[in-house]
Amino acid sequence: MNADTSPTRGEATRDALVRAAVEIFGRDGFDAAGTRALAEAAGVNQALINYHFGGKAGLYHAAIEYIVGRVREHIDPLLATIDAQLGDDVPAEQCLAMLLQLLDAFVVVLTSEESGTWARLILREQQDPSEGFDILYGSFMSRVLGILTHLIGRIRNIDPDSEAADLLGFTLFGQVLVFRTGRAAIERRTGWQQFSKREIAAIQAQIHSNVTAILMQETTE
Amino acid sequence: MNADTSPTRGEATRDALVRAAVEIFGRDGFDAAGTRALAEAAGVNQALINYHFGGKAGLYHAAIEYIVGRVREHIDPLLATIDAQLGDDVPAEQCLAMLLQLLDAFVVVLTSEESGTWARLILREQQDPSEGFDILYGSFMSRVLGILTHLIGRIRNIDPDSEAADLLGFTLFGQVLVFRTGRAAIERRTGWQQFSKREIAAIQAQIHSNVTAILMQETTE
DNA sequence: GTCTATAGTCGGATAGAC
DNA sequence: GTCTATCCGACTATAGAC
Repeated sequence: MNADTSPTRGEATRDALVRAAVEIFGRDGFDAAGTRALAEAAGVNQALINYHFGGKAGLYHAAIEYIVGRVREHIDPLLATIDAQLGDDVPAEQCLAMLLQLLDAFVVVLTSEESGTWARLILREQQDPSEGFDILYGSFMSRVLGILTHLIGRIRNIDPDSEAADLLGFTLFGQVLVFRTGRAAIERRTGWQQFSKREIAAIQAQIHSNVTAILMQETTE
Repeated sequence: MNADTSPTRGEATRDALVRAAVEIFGRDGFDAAGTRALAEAAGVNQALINYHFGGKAGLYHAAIEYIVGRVREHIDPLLATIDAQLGDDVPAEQCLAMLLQLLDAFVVVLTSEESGTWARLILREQQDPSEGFDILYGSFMSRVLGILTHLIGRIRNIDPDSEAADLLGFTLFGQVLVFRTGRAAIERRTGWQQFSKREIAAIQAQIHSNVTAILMQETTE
């Protein structure tokens, strides 16, 4: 209805609410987050949540889709590049390099301050899936897992749709994921105050070493 | 004050509340969990939360300590066995076997239905640590990480207190942890409805393969 | 130690002026 | 599209009978 390139007043309100919602819902969870806190964090009136999103649940839904957008912003270019290179017969070494590149990208994303905000929301959906999880899984999780197992299939010369490829994918990704899910314990153990370039590089080096060892070992059976 | 071996009526109430609290707090989080829901799930009167625990926060604290007890019940015997064997000069192969045994135990615990309940609570504390996290970390997390890095140090012949040992410990444990933290995505990808003996064995086999490959590779630098 | 009843606060949603 | 004011239900905690 509005063909202006400049955002209308209403759109600015919507945007402020969504950004605040990611923060507040991520920190407090859906039930514990209050509409008053959401509105205050966004700097808008409380009644506008209902006007723009039809209620608290509608705002939550919008927050999920915002997260999807941010995550895809980070990984879609990389996934597209990998997809493009997977058409031909690529040697295993190149597939491994792409896989490591993908995991490197996730190390950066998952250790970033920004991800701390929305990773909580995703983690909640993993433990107690709502309709929001359908969106998250369909939007990027399945795609990442698909690429991951595809690459693993090429490298290990196994069926990418097999259970073996899945389990390898989960365990490889788990090595990266733990730096977000277990962050508090990791900070205590290491004394790290934040994850700056040095720590990220050290993590990536460890992942490289592990993944190469796992995927390049001789097949025993 | 009460030297009876049989539980008094009050102790039964306390116990019912704590068990319900682990369930409800785990599912809903501290703020979203209501005292009415807690009392109803325990089958006791709402006012008894205040009488026995001084309030909702006191009950949460008791729930954390209950979880600590359950986790230690699972892992303490194993940790003690490993500790006992670590006194002498044990060969790397035996250390690897013990490490795999430890990870196997965590696969069982983290895929169990029971852990689904309290793992949520621990995950929340990891993302947003409260005083509860101090208890969790001090009670078993630091101990598990300590044993893990100790074993890794022996196997790879490196300092167990080094960053290298820590990073290895995190990534190895991450391979197990992902089956709890990413459970919803894993269920979708694999179609598994639950983790029964077959699935657990497959996961353990994959972990064995991965960990052996990681720790038994030749040192390159 | 357990109950009912209730005080006092805060939650989401809405009506209606502008 | 945004605001104030308000309804009504749910919350934690407590007082007091038993």
